[in-house]
Amino acid sequence: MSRTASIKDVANHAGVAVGTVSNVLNYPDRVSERTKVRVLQAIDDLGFVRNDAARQLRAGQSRTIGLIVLDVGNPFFTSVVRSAEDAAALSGSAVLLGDSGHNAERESHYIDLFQEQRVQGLLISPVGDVIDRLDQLRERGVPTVLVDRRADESRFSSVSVDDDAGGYLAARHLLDIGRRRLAFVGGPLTIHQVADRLEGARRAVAEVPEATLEILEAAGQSVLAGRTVGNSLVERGDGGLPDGIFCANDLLALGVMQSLTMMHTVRIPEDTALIGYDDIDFAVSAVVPLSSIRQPTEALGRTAIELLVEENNGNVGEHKHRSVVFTPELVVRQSTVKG
Amino acid sequence: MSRTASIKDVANHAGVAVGTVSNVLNYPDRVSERTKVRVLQAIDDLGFVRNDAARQLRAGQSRTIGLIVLDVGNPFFTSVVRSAEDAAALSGSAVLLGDSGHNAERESHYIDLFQEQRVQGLLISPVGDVIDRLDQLRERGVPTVLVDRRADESRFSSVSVDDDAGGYLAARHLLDIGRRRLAFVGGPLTIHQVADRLEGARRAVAEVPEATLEILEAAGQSVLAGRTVGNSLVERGDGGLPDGIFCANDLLALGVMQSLTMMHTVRIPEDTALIGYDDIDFAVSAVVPLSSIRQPTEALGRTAIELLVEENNGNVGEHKHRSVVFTPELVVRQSTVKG
DNA sequence: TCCATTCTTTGAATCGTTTCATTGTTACGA
DNA sequence: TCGTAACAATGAAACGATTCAAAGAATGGA
Repeated sequence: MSRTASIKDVANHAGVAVGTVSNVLNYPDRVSERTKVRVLQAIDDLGFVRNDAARQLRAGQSRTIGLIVLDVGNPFFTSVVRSAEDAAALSGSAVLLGDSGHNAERESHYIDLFQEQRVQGLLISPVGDVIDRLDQLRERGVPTVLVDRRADESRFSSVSVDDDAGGYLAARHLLDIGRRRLAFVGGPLTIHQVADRLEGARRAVAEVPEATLEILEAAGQSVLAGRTVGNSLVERGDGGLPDGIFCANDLLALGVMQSLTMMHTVRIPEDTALIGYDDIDFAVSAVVPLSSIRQPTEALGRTAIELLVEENNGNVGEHKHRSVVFTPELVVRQSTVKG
Repeated sequence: MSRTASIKDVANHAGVAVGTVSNVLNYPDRVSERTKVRVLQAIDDLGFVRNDAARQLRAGQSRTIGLIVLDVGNPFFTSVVRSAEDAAALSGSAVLLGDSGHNAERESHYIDLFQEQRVQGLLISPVGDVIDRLDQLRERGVPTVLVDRRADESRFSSVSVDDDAGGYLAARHLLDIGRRRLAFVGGPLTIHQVADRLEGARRAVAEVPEATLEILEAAGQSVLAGRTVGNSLVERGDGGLPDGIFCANDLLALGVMQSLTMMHTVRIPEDTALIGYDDIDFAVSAVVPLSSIRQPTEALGRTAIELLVEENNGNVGEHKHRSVVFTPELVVRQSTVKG
């Protein structure tokens, strides 16, 4: 029946000028106690809620930050989203979340949307070939921070995790507990995360003269792909089995674990130690709790927002981008060290 | 260096009036081919992007829909979000996603935010005691559709899944394959979803005279809670074991499966058949692929948007809310029927 | 050629805020 | 009592789009 109340209605109802109402909302100190009470009462009476579009139009910028992730269902990103939201809230901003679902079209759609919304900035894990587009955005005053992807520092800030270090950490752990015949199980090496993790593992193995590293390519990133690799290992019999296995992610590791334990021919960790990557929720509740490499996702989200704020404080032309690289962390469980 | 171009800049650059530029964007048919080309060229030259705040201010309503879920990481909601986004895109709207994380404060924060944004409507899986608040919202022209929660039809539309039917379906399946001594494993019965699933199972069991249903209360909804229950079953030995187990969710079922298969004393499905609920990704890749009850999440998200559109088309005062209840679906795998 | 009709284009008004120069009020010391 | 400073309140202008009545241009028939 009645449209929502505007600041003008509030002003009339309270018997003050619109500017005064605005001051009550934005600079309460400039207003006398008496008027403030009256205005707040009027706001309550009318159920007034600020129209953000009008505020934003006048202010020239919104209080929202766009965040585009590859897959909200992925625990890695879920955690990044949470921490980004919390960090943004601290600086009075809200996060608009877009899920590209690894789809360049959806990604592009969200970039359009966020640009129309005049977001303060954009955090993005890019799918498609959008770097040039993001370059344009930056020139038009929308700073961008890349998430989980390193970038040319002359153009963008970024936050990422050092996959090479993670790979090193995993392999080093296997070596430290005395294993020497290691195997790496990983998806297509074209995925740079997988390649980097392998590289790190190689580095660790190279440090121990008598250690060897065998590479077992998996068909994908799934439990089933891991099981396939695991089955081929079981068929080798005792002699051919590696004594330490590093899987490029936890799903693969769980698949391998299923195969190895199913026939009760192989004991974990006695016959072979197993370590995964990502430390997903399931890792701790596997048949044999899985050692893994944990990524500092909370720090990623928080830092991404901080870098964005930094960019916003500088002037557009300035070259002051930063690439922050986090180091992952080893989580030891019974799949490598008997509890 | 230069602020982003406005429609005025485009008009100047193209040598036309602002109204004409607006027409090119919104009613291309009203504009001659020649001018249209010139304007589009100018838009391209200046990299003009529509300022949504201004459009929205004038239009009085935004083209966004607010969606507040309990946990984006939960596959159930992830899927609802996806389908809602797709359905919204069809009607030219975008979805603003908020994750309350089962936290009433965050939920309230998002309601505020979305109200300031003047969203077209709100889809929400409520955490806190927000029904009265949502009532207010509706009166102020923001229609609300409840997701995964039935509501008084005189006040709200809602979409949900019939948990009683799901429970019936699961138990009925166990009975259909000849099992008679059934057990229900479920978290706190205070959660209405759990209680309803149990109720449905009871209904199915009551239909078969010689069938019995034992209730095993689990400490939570996790794999570990399931394992605890599973271990207690293993200790019973062959005689006391139920020949059919229905778990109120897949995580519990996976935990039970781990316990039962670990010692190789119990064969699934020969000695006992096992069925879960939710059909999460892991169900298919369990050691023994898990039968489960699948919820029509895509339909939920899509329908929620449709109901919202319905509400928007009616007038505010009108009572035309609908509660749509979906029926879940049985997915049979090797944990109940030997492949 | 002229008039009527249809098609294009124009530009001022509007949406609901914030901003800020200006005006009004109060308090206090001289 | 007056002048001055500090404090409060005012209200018009601006943000950038859309809308729409009105003016202008083009077309075609007589």
